[in-house]
Amino acid sequence: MSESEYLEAYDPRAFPAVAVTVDVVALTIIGGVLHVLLVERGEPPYAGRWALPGGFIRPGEDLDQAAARELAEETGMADRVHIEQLASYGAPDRDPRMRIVSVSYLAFAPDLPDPQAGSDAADAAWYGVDRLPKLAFDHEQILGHALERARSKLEYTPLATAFVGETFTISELRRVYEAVWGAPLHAPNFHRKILSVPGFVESTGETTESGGSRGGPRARLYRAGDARLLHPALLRPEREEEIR
Amino acid sequence: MSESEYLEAYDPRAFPAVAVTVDVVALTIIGGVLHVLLVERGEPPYAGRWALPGGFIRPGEDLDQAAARELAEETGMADRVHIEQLASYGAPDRDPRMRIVSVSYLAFAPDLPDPQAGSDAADAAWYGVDRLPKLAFDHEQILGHALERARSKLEYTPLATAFVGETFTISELRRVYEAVWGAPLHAPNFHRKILSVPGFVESTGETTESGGSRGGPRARLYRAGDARLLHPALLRPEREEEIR
DNA sequence: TTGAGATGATCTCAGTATGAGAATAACAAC
DNA sequence: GTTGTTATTCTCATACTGAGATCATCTCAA
Repeated sequence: MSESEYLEAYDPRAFPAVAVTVDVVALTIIGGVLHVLLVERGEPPYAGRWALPGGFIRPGEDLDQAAARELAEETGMADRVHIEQLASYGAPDRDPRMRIVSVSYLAFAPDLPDPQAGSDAADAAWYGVDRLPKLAFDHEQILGHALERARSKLEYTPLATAFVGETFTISELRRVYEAVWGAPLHAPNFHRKILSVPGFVESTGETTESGGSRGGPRARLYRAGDARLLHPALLRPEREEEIR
Repeated sequence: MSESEYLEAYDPRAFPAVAVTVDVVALTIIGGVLHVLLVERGEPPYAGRWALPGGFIRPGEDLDQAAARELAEETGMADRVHIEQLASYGAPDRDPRMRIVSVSYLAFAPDLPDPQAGSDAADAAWYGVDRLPKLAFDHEQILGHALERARSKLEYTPLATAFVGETFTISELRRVYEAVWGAPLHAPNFHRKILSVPGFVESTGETTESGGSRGGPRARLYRAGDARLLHPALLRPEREEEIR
């Protein structure tokens, strides 16, 4: 039997039926606090419960495209958003309807407008990661992994620049790290470090129009550099508990 | 409509039919060279072409379980094998049969016996990563991601100990790093570094029975410590090209 | 038996990176 | 003006890294 004959005779229903969804962990920083986008489910299962935005992949659509579409449906923004694949979850009973494998995505964006509830969602809102409601499905586990990944990526990639505007000050960048890592950083050392990592930021030659709202001199403005990896990396303050 | 009523009325066929497979990138070190396990496909599509071992997930089986099962079918070993999820691939046309989403896994093992060809494979063999045949599907892309992940994980986790036996010498550990990173390391500095990272290795108090085959004193033996993360990390020699 | 070569292990030294904090200057708000 | 805040630069002690010298121990072959 040739390859083409084989494919004609092939019966797709011979394989167990599985549905594939994408779920997006969209992060932004509001008021110095890391927030995640959640939607209130309008229909069973878990009707009324908050969950990560997501949905079934469509025929002819790649996984990345599906994730970008789901995110755009909730935020209205596809621009200036960094999105990357995270992990997949396929416990047999993770969805009461049927066998569903979920591919999770992580997205980062600068200060975003209020989210729009998508078609099958009752509501959508940004939640501070320290004030989360109980989530549907295994979404708490997914979110936990996503936060750890985000914290880790900040160490060795210039990802933090995805949370700020086109141009930014070193302090703005520092506040991103502080929000995601959840700990204050030593400002002078942070400043030295950022400027010493090749390709992380480049000076625009400009400064802010005025000092900060509570005083202080005008700050120099920078834009993202061309580095894809930070070397040497910015390491998080000690986390003894995670090592063993 | 209550949740239970909803679930009874639910029609799984309302969602697009997708099949989910797991593909395993199994790595080991043979003769100081990193090798990957490949199987020769016995049936279309890509009959006769080499591919990563893998297959469809079964009903009631978690993704991790499916990956471990596929690996065991080819190697006969489930013991002493580290396995972890890597990424998922779902381009609509990546398999000519139907829409297939593949969840890839990365596995590491010490020197393994010759592989067994599984049910639907014509043959199975270890290939040095520098002498690979042309692979089926998008498996070259998957393998590329897997190798990069493996190289990266060696930096900040004690993963290298999964490639050696229960007890090992510092030199054996160094040869793992050299094989995976594909570059020679400065032996004295490596030695100093391994012993200075808390929890990476612990001494057994023993030494090898004799010196190396080409001479040299007996080496001290160590076993894996209790660290889950290496701190500070072991960094790869400069890789300027990957930074920008 | 002996010498050559290989290997394990330790040490030195210079260069670089980090953590902690002092010091200086520019700004907002009162 | 005065006060408090913030951006930026410096200092200094400590830690980590790359490169290489040193030395003892072992295998192998002459």
